[in-house]
Amino acid sequence: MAKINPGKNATRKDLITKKASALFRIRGFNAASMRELAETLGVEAPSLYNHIGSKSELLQAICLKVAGEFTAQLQATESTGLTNIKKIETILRFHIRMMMDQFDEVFVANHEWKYLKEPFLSDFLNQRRVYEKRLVALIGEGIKLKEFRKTDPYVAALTLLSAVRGLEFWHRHKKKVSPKVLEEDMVDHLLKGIIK
Amino acid sequence: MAKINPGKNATRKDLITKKASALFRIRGFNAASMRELAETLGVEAPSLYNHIGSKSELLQAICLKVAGEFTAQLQATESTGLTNIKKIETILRFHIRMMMDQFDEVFVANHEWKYLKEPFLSDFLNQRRVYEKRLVALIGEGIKLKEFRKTDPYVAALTLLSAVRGLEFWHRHKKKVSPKVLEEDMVDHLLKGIIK
DNA sequence: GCAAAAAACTAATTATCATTAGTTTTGCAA
DNA sequence: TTGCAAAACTAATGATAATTAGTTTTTTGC
Repeated sequence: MAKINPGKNATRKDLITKKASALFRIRGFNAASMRELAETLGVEAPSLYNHIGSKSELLQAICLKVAGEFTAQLQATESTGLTNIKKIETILRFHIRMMMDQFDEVFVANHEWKYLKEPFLSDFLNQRRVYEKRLVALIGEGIKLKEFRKTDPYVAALTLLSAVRGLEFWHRHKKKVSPKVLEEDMVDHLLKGIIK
Repeated sequence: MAKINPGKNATRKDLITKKASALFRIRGFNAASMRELAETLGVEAPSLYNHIGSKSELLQAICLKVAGEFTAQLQATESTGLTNIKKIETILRFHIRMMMDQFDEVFVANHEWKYLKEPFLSDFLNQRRVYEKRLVALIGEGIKLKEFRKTDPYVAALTLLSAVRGLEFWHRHKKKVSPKVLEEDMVDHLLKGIIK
């Protein structure tokens, strides 16, 4: 059988991880077999182990990469001098874009993280916890500065995060709504609900 | 070993299904073993088969019961003479209450439905599709009657559904926000963002 | 073209699980 | 108390899956 052909800049490991993202999303981590993953790459299952350490390692790579990107973007946004409204909008748009551009990876990070093994599970959950905390703080500050309506900042943060997460549904409705309309309408809907 | 003790009105099968809901939520359907389920009931795994047909059957019972309740409630709400705003509010509150009162079951229906076997998978997906369609129609009508701001009704429906679904997060934050505050703030947040 | 390294293959191992078969125990009704 | 049906138990089966070992093929750098 021919060797796995990596794209120009991607290693074989990168290619396997990419295919694993799609497979884990569709089948779920546990139900996805290494055999099926190998099949999408045109090789036999044991051949994968020349490139990766284990099935778990694939999940770790996917989840922690996604978590890292969200954390880094929040960090970057916080250190701008924007108003809190603009900061929230920036973050919202980033979430929406990530959902569009790295759908499989984000989906897997959202749904399959529970199958991570320690210490990666704790690492992931910790990053998520801190992320939420900082988002709540941002909203809390906006409320204090009277940029936002006065509501519970936890509920507001939860509502925002949930709504963008629900872009998963959008994947099924691709035909009906264009990415551009989606982004504008959703940002509009969510912000007008919170801005004073 | 002593027999499983069902509550006053519950059959043994009901009790098993209840425990399965919690286990499937925590472990995921595939990772949850019949052995572990049996353990939570204080019996050996094969004993369960005196009461149920299979592991799959448990998932079917959970998912289709939840789907049925949501469909029935939507039906009931549609046939009231309420304004579209009030209808949407009623539906939102029902989602929030279901999340609180039947958390495990709703969570499993939301996350593990993909492991349903045919024909139950098609049945479930069909119910969900129809539910979304009718919700979109309700919002569309509200827009036409100028009760709601003019946005894409698909995006609005998607945003609402996603936000209430995100009440899963709330389970982790129970200590910080009371159910009453949560319900009022979330309804307020979502409606004020959509009402003209 | 040739050697070395990369990456594929086949076959075997080990583990886990859902489920079935066959048997024993339990508890209620008479 | 006794008998029957419900519900438990133990032991076995069959399937699937991740991973390892050992070997062969393919690619690549010279």
